[in-house]
Amino acid sequence: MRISYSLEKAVPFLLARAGISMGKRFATQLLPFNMSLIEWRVCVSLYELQNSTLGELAEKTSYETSTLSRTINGLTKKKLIARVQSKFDRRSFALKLTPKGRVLTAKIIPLAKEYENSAIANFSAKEADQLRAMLSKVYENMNSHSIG
Amino acid sequence: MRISYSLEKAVPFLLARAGISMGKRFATQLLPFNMSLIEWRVCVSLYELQNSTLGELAEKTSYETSTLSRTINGLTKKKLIARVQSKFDRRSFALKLTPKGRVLTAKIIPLAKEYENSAIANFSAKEADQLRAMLSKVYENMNSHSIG
DNA sequence: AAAAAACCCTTGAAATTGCAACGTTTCCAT
DNA sequence: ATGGAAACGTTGCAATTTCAAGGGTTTTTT
Repeated sequence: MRISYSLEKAVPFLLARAGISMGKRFATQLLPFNMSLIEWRVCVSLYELQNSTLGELAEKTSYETSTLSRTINGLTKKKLIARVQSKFDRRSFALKLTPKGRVLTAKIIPLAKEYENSAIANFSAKEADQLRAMLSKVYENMNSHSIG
Repeated sequence: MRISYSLEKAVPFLLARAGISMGKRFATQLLPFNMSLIEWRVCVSLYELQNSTLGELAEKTSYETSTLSRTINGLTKKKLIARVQSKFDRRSFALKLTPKGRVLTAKIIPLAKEYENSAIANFSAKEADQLRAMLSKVYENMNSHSIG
């Protein structure tokens, strides 16, 4: 019997496809604000939790620290966030939104919510929460199970 | 009242995080076979449906044609797939796995299945199918709904 | 039948991203 | 206390991916 495999039913593929598609689409929404997707994620992370370090941000957003480091440079140049040297650990900085950055982030949040709603159109609230839970679970499985 | 937003509950973020995490992990699985993730997806697509054109492959895999064009170059050099000029339309090629490519793909398929199972560990079969359906739905929503 | 438009694929250049190495600072075991 | 290991962030380099433009072919329009 011939072995079979359907890409369209493979979770890794479905996940990547949906994720990339959403990312691209939302990125165009951010264009008028002169903001990239990664910049948005950094800003909204800091919006919820001030004074994160680069490492914490990396863990939270799943981006590499090297990528974030450059992103932070850009956001700093735009005066949207600021680096504040930590007094306890001279290797690291606390990151904060500037007032300007906070205003801009707050302005985009409703748009992001609206956007998310369009992505999960026709989902009941319960289904949407199931989806979120499943996605988190998949992520956890990836980072805990040994595979092989 | 202060506007709030939690990245960890945002579907676009959860999707991207899980997708990227899975992709990276599976890519390391493919390393011993000297194959990249995109190469794998091309091969398994052709495994299921021979004679696809580049454009069809782009639609199926959600990669850009330019990206795929270079990928096809690489796979052709490795003698895993072959371009066959179409007689009906001299602009396009039909893509096929070579016997060698077919054998290699068939060899990796069980690994891919095993890998997928580890990602959805602790999911019932029903839950897994729900997840697949939801992911497809999200993708469709992205590409049909106009977004404000 | 000729011109215009649309289509298929490739290519060049730029942007994005990841990996590895580095300098500095802190932690820990001896 | 001190030397080695680990952690924080930055930078250089390479690989990947995209965007825009182009060459050649087919289809549509007039």
